[in-house]
Amino acid sequence: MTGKNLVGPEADALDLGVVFRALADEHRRSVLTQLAADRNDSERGCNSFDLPISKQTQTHHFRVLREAGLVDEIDYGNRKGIRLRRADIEKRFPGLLALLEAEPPGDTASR
Amino acid sequence: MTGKNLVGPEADALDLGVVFRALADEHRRSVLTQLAADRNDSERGCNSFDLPISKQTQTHHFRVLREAGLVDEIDYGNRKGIRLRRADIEKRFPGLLALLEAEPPGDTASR
DNA sequence: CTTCAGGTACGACTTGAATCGTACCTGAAG
DNA sequence: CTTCAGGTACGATTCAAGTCGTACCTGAAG
Repeated sequence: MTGKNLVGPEADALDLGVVFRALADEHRRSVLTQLAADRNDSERGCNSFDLPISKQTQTHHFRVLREAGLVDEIDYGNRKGIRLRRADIEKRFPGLLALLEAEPPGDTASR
Repeated sequence: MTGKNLVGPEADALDLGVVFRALADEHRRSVLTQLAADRNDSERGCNSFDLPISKQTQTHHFRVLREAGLVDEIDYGNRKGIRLRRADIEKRFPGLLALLEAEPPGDTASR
């Protein structure tokens, strides 16, 4: 039942350019904002974000977030979990998550 | 001698998505990092950044930064000045500039 | 076993963004 | 006036990124 943790960059290897590019997309920013809103940083199902895009595209976005080092992905085979890497982000880019949390939730105007 | 101040968005109208997209580019991030490093926020010539790109492309990047609300552009006709909108940025996105200032200056690896 | 929902792989399409070439404008200095 | 450097306008090119269609895999539930 323990899923495999898909690999991402180390905490120190987080790159500001990569992170900004990851957060430039409205859908990815929405996911990260929702994750940041949960102060418990509990694992969350990847299908629980009801993004208005296809499954394949969602897979793509989650991969980008993971490769940017912003989230961990846990693979259970036929489903997947995601978890915010709050500590690593806060250590490398203090205050970044606060910017996201301060955003109005359902802001669909950003594009 | 007083140049015309080219228009950008109001302080409250700054959009996080637009800002992240603007800062996703290495050259624009370099410009903003250099501006943020000067605590006096003095006006600076647009040609003082020696970016490794053509004049036309620089014009493009400065426009993106202005339209994102990150800088003011002052048009003198045959030359141009640029100034960081530190107060507006800090008010709308507190801590954002600190993230840029914390970056290693000559980091050309981000792309 | 079969079915089914969640997810991935691969490829194709489309749009946006970065870049530059050519031509032109602007103000200052000869 | 002419020259010249800094900057813009417009168009073309190139490349990255977001998107989806088709096909396939995986584990859980009948």
